[in-house]
Amino acid sequence: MRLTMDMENLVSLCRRRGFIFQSSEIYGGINGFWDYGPLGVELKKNIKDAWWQDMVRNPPPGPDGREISMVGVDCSIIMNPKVWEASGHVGGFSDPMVACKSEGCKKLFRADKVFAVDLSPAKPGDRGVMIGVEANSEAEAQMQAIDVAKKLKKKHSSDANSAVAMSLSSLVSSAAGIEAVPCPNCQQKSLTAPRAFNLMFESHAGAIQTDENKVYLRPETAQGIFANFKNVLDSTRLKLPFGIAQIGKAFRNEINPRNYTFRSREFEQMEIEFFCHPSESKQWYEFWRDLRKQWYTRLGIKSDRLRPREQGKEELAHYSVGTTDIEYLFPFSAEPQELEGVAHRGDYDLTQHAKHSGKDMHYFDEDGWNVWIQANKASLGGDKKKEAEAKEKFRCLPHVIEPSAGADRFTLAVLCEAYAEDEIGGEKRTVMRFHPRLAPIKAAILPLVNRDGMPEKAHALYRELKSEFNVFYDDKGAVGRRYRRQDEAGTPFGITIDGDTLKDNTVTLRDRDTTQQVRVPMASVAEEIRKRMRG
RNA sequence: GCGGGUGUAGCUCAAUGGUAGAGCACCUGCCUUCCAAGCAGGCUACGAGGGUUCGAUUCCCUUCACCCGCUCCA
Repeated sequence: MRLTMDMENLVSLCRRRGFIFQSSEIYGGINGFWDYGPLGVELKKNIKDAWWQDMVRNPPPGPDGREISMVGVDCSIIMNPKVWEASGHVGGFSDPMVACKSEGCKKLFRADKVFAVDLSPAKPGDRGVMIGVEANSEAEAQMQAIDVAKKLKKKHSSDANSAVAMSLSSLVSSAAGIEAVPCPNCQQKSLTAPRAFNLMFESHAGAIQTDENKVYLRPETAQGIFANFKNVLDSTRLKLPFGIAQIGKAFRNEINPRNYTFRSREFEQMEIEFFCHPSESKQWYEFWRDLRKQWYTRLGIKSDRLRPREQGKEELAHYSVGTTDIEYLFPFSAEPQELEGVAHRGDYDLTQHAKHSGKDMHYFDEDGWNVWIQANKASLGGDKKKEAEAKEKFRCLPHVIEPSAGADRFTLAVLCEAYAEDEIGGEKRTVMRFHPRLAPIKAAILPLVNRDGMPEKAHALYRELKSEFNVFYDDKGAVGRRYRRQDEAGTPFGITIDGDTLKDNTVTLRDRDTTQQVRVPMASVAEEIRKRMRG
């Protein structure tokens, strides 16, 4: 209950102060889409900039102490539809679903996980029974069917081995049809035919809609990176290992929007595909997993609400060797929710694109080859065949480590983490305790009163600072009120020009979290803000 | 996608089958020398569409959005 209240207060503040609005609100809104207002766009931009700076332009040294090679791309949202065949988004894992039509059930199942198990009578006089179950395999379905039958207290075969499990797809194509399959939940024979889920948003490239020009809005930014793997390699002189990063919008049609901006149909990803030699993939996986967790902590997620969680084997996508979800315990949920997944994807993606495009995606280790051939040239004796064989050893299909972060999800986590209520001199206060680096406004410039030359001094300082920082000038009303307004916007510093400023050119610098003030010379305000933003 | 709940001003909440009201916030002025002070004035609302009715914010239907649960999902 308490948690929900916190969330409501936060949502209210985000709207009131211009962090987040519902999309198309004047028309009643639209489910699953959100707009960032003036403060929100600054916050999110600071987050994306911090990510780009810390991951692409200035990543820390790698596990071996050497510099990491990182570059970026910015790919189109609409790509050749074959990309999505290769990735598996078309046809592959857009699993058909079946729903139960009976009143009071209405459950939804993945069609490939529904089985009908025929339990034949154990002895004459018993009735055979058909049981619907949800299971991962036919064997598992048989075992489950026995249990279900027992619970239903129906006469059934006691011999599990006599049970025959049939997949839903085999029944649908048979004469019996879907009508023969009992619902795994209520056992009524009232399932709908399997329906494909609309995983991706569809559109058409060109003025006329035909099946030939159907295109999709990308459901992830990753595939643009894989599709450009050869281009990047050929245009940059990069050598393995290296990473390609991208920030961009992605769209998913099948999800059910929920929990404010957390689950939206349009969202922004910050993704890295890090390519490395298969033999080094494990250490790079661990490196990125740890680095990414530290990044969140460094940007102010200091509470124990941040939790990395290694995915269990049964959760893993079929191609993934290992995946760690970095999760945050949002106020709206009892369970931590995923901010980022760091996945070891093996060579799955490059293999898929090599297969579907017909292009070779192998990497050739020229450095290693040059060293080897120098040392072994003599022993080869000019044998071209042997040389070609040796060369093969320096070719590999790189493995991929994918740290994939949600920009909107992290923005929401930052908002949740920052939200605080406290008391200043007996007065209640709402304050957003953003890390100074992420705060939408870095400092407020405030003349204490509007006379005696204070506005002029304040405005001059404002002009100076705004060339470097997003600062806000406010001369309206009592200074205490202005401080509180900035507290709600999460502005870390308040700079006030008072009577003393006129005499000695010093100003007061107020800390948002403690409300403590120190006097600093006007000339060193910029450096002071710079220093505190790093801290 | 299914079931339940909610919808009045920027926010919190009233009232009403017959001109919708308050507090806070916001804006303008005056006054103000450090944490939402005071005075005067001002702006702003019945989610949308349809029906019943002389008249609907109120009753009915549809729809949209949000919240909770299931399902799905990054």
